[in-house]
Amino acid sequence: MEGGRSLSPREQSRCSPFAWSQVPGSGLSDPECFGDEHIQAKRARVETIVRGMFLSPAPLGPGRAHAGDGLSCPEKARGRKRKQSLPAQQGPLEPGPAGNRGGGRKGGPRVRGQLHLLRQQVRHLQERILRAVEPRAAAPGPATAGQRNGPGPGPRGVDSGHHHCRGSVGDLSGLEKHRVSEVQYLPEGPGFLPSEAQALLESLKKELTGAISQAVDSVLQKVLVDPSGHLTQLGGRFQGPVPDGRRESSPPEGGARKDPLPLEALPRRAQPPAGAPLGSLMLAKSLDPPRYPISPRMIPKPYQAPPADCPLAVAPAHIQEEQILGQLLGHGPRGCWRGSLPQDLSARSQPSSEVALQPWGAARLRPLASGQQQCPWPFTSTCLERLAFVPPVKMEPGGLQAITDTLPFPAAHISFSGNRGSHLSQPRETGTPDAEGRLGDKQLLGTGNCSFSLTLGQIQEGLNPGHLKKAKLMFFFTRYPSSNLLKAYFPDVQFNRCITSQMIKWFSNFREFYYIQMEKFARQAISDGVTNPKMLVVLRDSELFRVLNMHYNKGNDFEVPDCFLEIASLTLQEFFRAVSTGKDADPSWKKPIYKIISKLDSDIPEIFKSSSYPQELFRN
DNA sequence: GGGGCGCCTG
DNA sequence: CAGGCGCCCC
Repeated sequence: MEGGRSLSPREQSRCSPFAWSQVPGSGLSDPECFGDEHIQAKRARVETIVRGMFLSPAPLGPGRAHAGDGLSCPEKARGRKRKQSLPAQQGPLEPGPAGNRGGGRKGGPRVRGQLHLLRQQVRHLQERILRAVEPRAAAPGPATAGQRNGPGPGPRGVDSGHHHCRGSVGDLSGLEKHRVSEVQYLPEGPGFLPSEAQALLESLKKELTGAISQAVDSVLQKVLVDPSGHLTQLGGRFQGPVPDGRRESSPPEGGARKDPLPLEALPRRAQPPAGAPLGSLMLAKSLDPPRYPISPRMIPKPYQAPPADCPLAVAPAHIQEEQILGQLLGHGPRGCWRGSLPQDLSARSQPSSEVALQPWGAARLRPLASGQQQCPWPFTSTCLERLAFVPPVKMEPGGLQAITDTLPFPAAHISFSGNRGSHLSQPRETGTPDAEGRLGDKQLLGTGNCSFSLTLGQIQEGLNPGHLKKAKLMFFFTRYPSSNLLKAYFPDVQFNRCITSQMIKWFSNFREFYYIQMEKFARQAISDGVTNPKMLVVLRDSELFRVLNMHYNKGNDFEVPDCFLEIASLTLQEFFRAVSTGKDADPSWKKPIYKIISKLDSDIPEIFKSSSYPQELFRN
């Protein structure tokens, strides 16, 4: 960063890369380069004096002077000297500011460098002043012409070099001696002081001021330009004030890498919906105990973001991205609702149904517009969620699309071999012995098992983990898929009776789990005193959601569609009503509920028809 | 009887 | 998840 080139680097290079302490005069101005040892002597003396000044609280910006210099500790003079030698290494500091890469850590060195430079300035100024004053106090020496090293651009004595190296302000030990003898030389031409001193002081002031402002600027710039670094820095320094919890797990998270709105930390998430009665909190809150329950990985997830107008929070670019992704996933405006929704639901058995249904019919995508005001649904946060959720489905330009369109049965088996995450046994031999009867065409594989690896190289007869995963995700849209639908969405599967059964069975199992959870939470709500089913809403941060998500979307690599939340909410409410009204006494009390739910399947995004879809998820 | 679904069990 | 089984519907 050029910023680094501020005054400091220049100064340094200009006066002496060796060490500012080398030549006291150096700092004054270029021309101020003394040439002979006398100067050294004078310098030494001045330094001693300066030291004295530092020791006293008064003089020139002492605060600054000893701020980091440690000059305040005489005892450390020696050590300091060593330290002072470091300044020479400040050279490296230059790259520091320039580099500016790392946010956090960078700040330290950089600021330090600035301070150091400031200190130099101060010292130089002090020396100047001293020099200007000393003559009077001290005996105006003989002032040999030769000694005059006035402002003239005297070449630096070669020897001086070596001296200077240790002649740092701090190096007082040996200097003391010289001083006595040097005093005499010290005074430059008497006439030098008054006028020139003034000028020098002036220029020094300017320089100093400039340096300070530059330092401030650069620091500020750094801070502003690199907010992250800033935060880190502050965080490290003022741990106390740092917000709190929320960050707990984020650090290890490797940085809520996904957290696109770091500054949103505060409003973590929707506060209890304004008018939301306790009921809704039941599931949305109370039931979702710790913020970061079992799966801390959920923290960084977008739903953390307050449901409040995501549009405002999301950068335009993001919005676009969101839209694109949304389309890719077929989440278009039409959402997942099927045209023929629950109109008829109002006619279902449950008497209290109208409560929950009324809204559904009204608005498909935003069902609860009216009746649910008390329980604002998190729809608004959808975009955010989608953003981070929809795994960077890296849709290479032609990639997925092309595959979907052109290859009816992509060579899914190729990548499926990976078996990501799922525990589904390999191309399982789930074959039901009895089914072997007619494996029909593929009987070549002999066994009576239903499933079997590849056949034509692209169509897989068996079901693999990828298929299971996909099926689970599909469950978010459809709880009761028909075999035809399944066939349509698993183009790479060679369906036969057995395979179909297996897949049907999968969904049956999915439902089982789903309903069990619903019942469980419904009962819990009842025991918790909830009386109004409308208060039961499944939000993304509710425990119920977490459980379901963990089951169907373990990797959390898919964005659960809102429609699923809606269905879940409805299901929950239905269970709640049934149980609360004692209908569960009837052995088949769940059937009515099943019936209702079975009518609420949504359209599945087209992209699911791609046999490579799940893999896309996995790959990312 | 085939196809599904739900429940129970392992 | 998968098996097994009973039940229902077409």
